[in-house]
Amino acid sequence: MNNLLQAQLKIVPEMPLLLQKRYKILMAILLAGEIGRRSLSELVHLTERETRKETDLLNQQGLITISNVGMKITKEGKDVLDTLKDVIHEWSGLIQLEQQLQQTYNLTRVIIVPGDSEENNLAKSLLGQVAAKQLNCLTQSKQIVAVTGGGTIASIAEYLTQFVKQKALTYVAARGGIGEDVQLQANTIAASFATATNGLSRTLYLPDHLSEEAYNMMMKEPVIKEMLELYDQTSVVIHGIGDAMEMARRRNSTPEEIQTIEQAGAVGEAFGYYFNKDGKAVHRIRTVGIQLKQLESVQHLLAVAGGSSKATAIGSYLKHAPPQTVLITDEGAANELVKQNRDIN
Amino acid sequence: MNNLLQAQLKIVPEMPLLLQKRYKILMAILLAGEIGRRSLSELVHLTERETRKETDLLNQQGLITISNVGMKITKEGKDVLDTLKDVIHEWSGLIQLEQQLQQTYNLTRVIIVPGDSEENNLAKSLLGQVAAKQLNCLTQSKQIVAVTGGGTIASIAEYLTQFVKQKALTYVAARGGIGEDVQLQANTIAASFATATNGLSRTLYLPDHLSEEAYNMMMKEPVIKEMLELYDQTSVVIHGIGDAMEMARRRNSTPEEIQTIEQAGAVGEAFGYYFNKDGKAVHRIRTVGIQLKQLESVQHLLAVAGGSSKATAIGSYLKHAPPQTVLITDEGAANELVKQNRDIN
DNA sequence: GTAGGTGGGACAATTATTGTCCAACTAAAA
DNA sequence: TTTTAGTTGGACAATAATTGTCCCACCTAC
Repeated sequence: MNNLLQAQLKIVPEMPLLLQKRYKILMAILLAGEIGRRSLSELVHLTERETRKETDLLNQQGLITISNVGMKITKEGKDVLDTLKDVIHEWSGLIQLEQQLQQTYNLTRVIIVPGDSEENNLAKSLLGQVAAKQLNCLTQSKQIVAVTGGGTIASIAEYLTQFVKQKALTYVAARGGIGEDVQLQANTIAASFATATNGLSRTLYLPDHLSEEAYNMMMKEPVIKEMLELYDQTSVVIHGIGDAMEMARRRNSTPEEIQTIEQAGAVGEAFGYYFNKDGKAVHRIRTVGIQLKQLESVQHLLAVAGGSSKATAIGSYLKHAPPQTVLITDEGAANELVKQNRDIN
Repeated sequence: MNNLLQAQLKIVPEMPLLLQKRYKILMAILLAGEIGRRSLSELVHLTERETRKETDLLNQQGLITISNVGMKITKEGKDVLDTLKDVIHEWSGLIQLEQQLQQTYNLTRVIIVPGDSEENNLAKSLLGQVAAKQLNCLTQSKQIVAVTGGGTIASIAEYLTQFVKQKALTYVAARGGIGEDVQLQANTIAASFATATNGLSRTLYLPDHLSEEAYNMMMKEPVIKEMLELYDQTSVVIHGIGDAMEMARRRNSTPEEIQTIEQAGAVGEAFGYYFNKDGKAVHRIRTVGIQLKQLESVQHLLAVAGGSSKATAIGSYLKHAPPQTVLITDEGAANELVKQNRDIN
């Protein structure tokens, strides 16, 4: 049957273009719920005219309805989207990209969503959806899931209710508070995941930038020790990957620390560790959290990060990422990753 | 998987058009072997410019090669054609048409090839190919196959070698000579079928338009009787369906006979029988041949006829055709048939 | 040779597409 | 109630693509 698709591709080579364009539009309408022509065209990066042409067609095909308050997807449109998902994936060459990355970095699996989450809200939503689905696949009931902070991870929450079956999971923050926006902190996210799935959460608030002395003291506290033991029982870790400099800034690091990080050649960040371009951890935030060594014995690692500008950071972390890692990223980052690898060789 | 095709159709509704156009061109190139742009465009009923656009694309896709002596299909092109065959069939709505006709006339099966064999040599070729394939499916070794005359049936011969496995079949003429062009006589065709498949043939030459007396006399002849017994042992009958008036003219019937036929309201002809629009046999040629009653006990009947102008004739025969009939026709005739049926109701 | 075919180049005429308005309307906010 | 911010669908000139139709150089079989 795969043959059939290839034959179609051969004889109607313009089809993937059309298909992807309309798929994107339809998906945007689905995600937006109800949206007008102009907002839509901005969302999918098409001119108003072209959007109009395509939506007229989709309307005529009964995949969307157009009223004077905007456009909505129909039941049939949803069905079509769902059926087409895999074909889109295959035709856009994403599957090949996935395999390539999976081999390059020796990962368990790579999932790439179409688009670039930097320019396109669509890709961002997809990233969240896919991550939620994947989390559902990887967990069994009553397991412990560790989550880190960051916008990408935070955005997963809204899809959890839909995609994660009730399993009485416990979400623990993979790190204590790290002086960012509350909404993006691991603690907040763990709590929101728990709310979304009717699960439990364990959070861990600790001030950032403790003196070494104070840090060592805290480590001996029973509450903290108990938390650290939870990390050993963690089945799944779901984490983002950040750009080193951006993270440092976002964390209000001192100028000295920023300089240290910069001089160490750090480009990527994950779990509070900073990695240089060879994937070596060159610095870490002094706060309570899961340790790199602990990661190695965790059953599943879900790395979620997208956007072409994050490619360097993602690449740096993946260099030495545990092989049980599943990477969920977007087309933009994936393309950039292979480009960078090609330039090196 | 059928779902997937339907979803594609919904979201890229212009695809069947493109697909069918290119399929037709590719098929034409395959059948023609080596052909130039202008001859091709005439063959597929497209303007020279459009043909050119499409062949350029097919060339670019590696499905055909273009040289200064003409265009040829490539191995890949053949593969694509083969893979696409079923989709074309499905998307052009032919399958639905087939089912409709099969139910209307209570037949075993209906196979419709795309196009109209009246305007298009392609459809004619396909008709022959499909008939040959079907003959192969329906026969077992050493069986007896009765064949009638006519251009459509004659054209099957050239595909027999390719599609019919050697089975030591015996081909018998379903009727004695009926005063047409030798090339279109049942005898000649039976012989050519035998040659093409390394089989045997039994022919039966008798003058047309015998007096009743002479006819009855002949019927008692041992040679003739033996032949008639062969009809009882026949496993498959492959026959055409003709327009009544046209057949009468082609057979050089006397003006009186033509008038008789016309007054009887005959519209269709098969096996030397003339049928009126209700499917009743209203006249028959007085020549030796298989009897209508004998048809009923034959295992398989293969009716092959196409062209929109033949629809009335085909319909008239099918009205009372034995239920074990398999009809092979073309889009033109099939569409016309359902149109006529609709008009009646 | 030459007659009848081939593909590819060229180009004006026509047709479709595109970008960009605006008017009429609606629903919710003020 | 009026305002505001959104919606669609109509309109239309500018632009781009498509189309029909030649011609030319070339090849091949007779």
